Amino acid sequence: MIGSEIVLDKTDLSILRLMQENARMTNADLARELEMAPSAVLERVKKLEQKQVIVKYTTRISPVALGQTLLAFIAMKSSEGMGSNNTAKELAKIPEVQEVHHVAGEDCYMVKVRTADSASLMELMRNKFSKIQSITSTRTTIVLETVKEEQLLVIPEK
Amino acid sequence: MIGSEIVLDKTDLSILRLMQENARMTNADLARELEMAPSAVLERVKKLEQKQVIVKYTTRISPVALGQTLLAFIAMKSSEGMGSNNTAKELAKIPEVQEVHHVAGEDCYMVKVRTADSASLMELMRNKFSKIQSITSTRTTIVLETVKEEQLLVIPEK
DNA sequence: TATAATTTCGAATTTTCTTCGGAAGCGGTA
DNA sequence: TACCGCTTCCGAAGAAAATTCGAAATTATA
Repeated sequence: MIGSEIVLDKTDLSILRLMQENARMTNADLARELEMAPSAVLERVKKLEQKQVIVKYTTRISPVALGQTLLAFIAMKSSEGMGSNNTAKELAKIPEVQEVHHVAGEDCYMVKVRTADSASLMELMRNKFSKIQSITSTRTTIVLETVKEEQLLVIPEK
Repeated sequence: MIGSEIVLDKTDLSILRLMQENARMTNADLARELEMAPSAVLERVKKLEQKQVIVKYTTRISPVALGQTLLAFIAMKSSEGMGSNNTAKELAKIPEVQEVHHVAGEDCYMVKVRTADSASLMELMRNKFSKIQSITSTRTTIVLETVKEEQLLVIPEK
């Protein structure tokens, strides 16, 4: 067995759709919604977790409430060869770095960073980014206003 | 009262830290962790929801498992005046658009899009983006590999 | 310090979780 | 069709958790 495909049927997709919208929905409510026995639904959810279709249950917290008002995208160039992604791995270790993408085109990496304010971003760049030798240049774009920010997938009917 | 500040104490922050890591943690476990009565913890959680500190409980689903393998950032310019953000609102309505940020600098918006493949991105641009008249130009950057992608906030101890 | 407001607790009830044996459904095969 | 193996589903039952609420404790405020 090589590919071990993940097959998701209509019921699985419904579970994912509901859980994506509310991770704290009770298994009992899920069962009612799907018109199935709670035990059957539970088994499916466990399987989805096992198969890593469900990656994590998380709580979205208002950044403003925690005083994290600065969001920035940083386009980075790196001197490392194409085979390695050590630069990315180093960046990924930094908690304020929310996203690291290897992108096509001129810039090597697209990095998304969230901090309290511009001062803390500055600090982050001085103390952390500068330690990563392979970074040769950065171009920072500050976000003035976020209109939408979600990670919801479009889940097909079946 | 104008500002109606949101005050979060040490206990609130602990709750948020735990819930951010696992939204399906039971209230009982939460209470054990914090060494408090379940009823007291429950009341705090409800208050955090009310105050919109907790925005949503969500399930992170593997995009690959659902065949959503294409991720792209699109930098857009818009002809609308600075006061309005109708373009952004229109973009936000599109489910495949995960993020819309108004950014400083040359480009007006930074948009993050997730679709099945490049063909569906093309389709999206032809059918949806082109309908938004105010968009004057787009520059699309395709993600080759995502090393990190989370929305976890750095929550202070106290 | 007195008083008001908020937070916490504990107990009791309802609801949910979890487990497991067995039934039902679904291909594949002779 | 009859049989088999596999998966999924169900229902029941005990354990655990959620929820509610009155009272105590704590904290803030006058």
